[in-house]
Amino acid sequence: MDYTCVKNTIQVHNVASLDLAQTLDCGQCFRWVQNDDGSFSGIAYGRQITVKKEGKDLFLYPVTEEEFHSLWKGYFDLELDYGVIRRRLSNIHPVLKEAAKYASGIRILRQEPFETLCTFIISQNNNIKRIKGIVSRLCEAFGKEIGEGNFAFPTAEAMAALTVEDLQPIRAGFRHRYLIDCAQKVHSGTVDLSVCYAAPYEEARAELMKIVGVGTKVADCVLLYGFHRVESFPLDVWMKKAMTVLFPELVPADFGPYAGIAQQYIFHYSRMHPGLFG
DNA sequence: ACCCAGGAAATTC
DNA sequence: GAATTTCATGGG
Repeated sequence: MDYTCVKNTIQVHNVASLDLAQTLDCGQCFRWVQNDDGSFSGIAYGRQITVKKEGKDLFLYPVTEEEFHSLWKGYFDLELDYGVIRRRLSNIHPVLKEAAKYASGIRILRQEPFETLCTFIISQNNNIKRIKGIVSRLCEAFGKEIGEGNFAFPTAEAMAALTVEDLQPIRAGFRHRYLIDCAQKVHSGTVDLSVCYAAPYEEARAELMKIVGVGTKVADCVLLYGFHRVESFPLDVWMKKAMTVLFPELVPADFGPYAGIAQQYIFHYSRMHPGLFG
């Protein structure tokens, strides 16, 4: 990876297959906002940064060189060759080839596991705009302040001490008790998130599904976006429609070891072409 | 008023 | 066991 570091800014050269708008606004994360100049500002792992694409180069600031290596290059998955994966996926099915081309700037982020768990618990029977609002209120109410008006995602420990009534201000409705159960089980170790990185897929999924409010779809999303299990293939309402209409002859297993990346291509392509489904 | 939103739990058949 | 209903909240 070729990059330069000047003061507090990292400039990564020739970043292929990364479109910030596609990646940060495709429904895998909920804490990034686009600025007037086209850059995006967001918070992850308790740090607030701005990222911008200029030509083929990616700028990140404020970021130290150490933080870039220990955190952000992994967060934006800069070491995985998406061009190779896209070509492999394109051979599976002509419609997947079309979707992969259309959504070619999407990358799978490495988000904080506990945050990913909470945000996808919140996502159930909900829409992306409202999810962002709930997550924002959750952080402001219970997260640690990191600089001016920016808040880290709350820790499991902090949330485990809360009651359903305490969560009322975030207005997540019936999901409040799910969030409390999640925080308590993660904090106590009843749910051991560390096993989810490498355990056999079904085992990792079962670990997450110990939490009330975490079913197959939420677990699959958390494994994909929080643990970088790129074989995961979450089936939400859009993907179920896409499988029926666009890939009637295929089953999820046909998408192979990078099914999760295929899933993002198909999800984005489908959402941007609702007419395909009547 | 009605319907839907990156679902899952609770209830009913 | 498989199908249906319910669960808060907000926007179209």
